[in-house]
Amino acid sequence: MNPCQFYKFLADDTRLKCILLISQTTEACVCDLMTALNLDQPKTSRHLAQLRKGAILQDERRGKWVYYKLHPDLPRWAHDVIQSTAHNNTEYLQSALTTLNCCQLTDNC
Amino acid sequence: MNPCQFYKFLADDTRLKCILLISQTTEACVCDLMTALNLDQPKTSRHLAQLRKGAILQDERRGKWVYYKLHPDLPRWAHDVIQSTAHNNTEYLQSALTTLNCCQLTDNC
DNA sequence: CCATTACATGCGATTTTTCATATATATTAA
DNA sequence: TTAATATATATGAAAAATCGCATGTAATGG
Repeated sequence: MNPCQFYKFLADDTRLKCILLISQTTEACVCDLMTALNLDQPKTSRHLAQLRKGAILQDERRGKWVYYKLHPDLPRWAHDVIQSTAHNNTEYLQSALTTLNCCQLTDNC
Repeated sequence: MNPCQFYKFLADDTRLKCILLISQTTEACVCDLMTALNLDQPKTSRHLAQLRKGAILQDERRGKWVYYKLHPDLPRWAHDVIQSTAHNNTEYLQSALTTLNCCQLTDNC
């Protein structure tokens, strides 16, 4: 994984927030991410597809839903960068994370 | 410093290599970076200007030369990300770093 | 003052990225 | 099979980033 390539994936608000949200909740389905980030469906899906094709995220369909999690083959340094970014930028993530947690508890997407 | 903004600065080969090279050598002047990365002067200068305006780097003129170093106000997490990226991607940086070290020793830019 | 070296910037052209809209696919339930 | 829900993608337009080239500025040395 070329570090420049990696940072290109992080260099967009939608993608970065998806990555950080997923890193803080293990996994998330598309509809929960849409809700948490207040985005339309195609935009959410398109950015997730980029991250899937770049092997940043891995998808798994379960019934009607598709769940995304961090890709298991992500290099350790990249994983650490993501965790460190999430932990040191709580105000950037706060409201979306709160909404996502709420979504995931009530299971009504 | 918004993390998305920060990663936009890292999401370009020229800028990322400049940042990583500087992080591994404390400081570097424009002509040494040009040589190390085999780039033309305006391209090098323009990317360094972006990093200066974004407060990733700080410049200091000494005589005819302008030296760039990591900005002292860079948040700790951002600094750590840079260091970790440099240490875990040696093959990405190797040849440029070797050339830069050579430049800085012989002082002939 | 003039020439040279080191660096910065303006600007139009090109490339890359992102977006909105429409449409297609997959799964489930009736 | 039909309808509804969840997700993906195609496509052309719009926006943003990058580049090459020309030119401008700052410091030094003669």
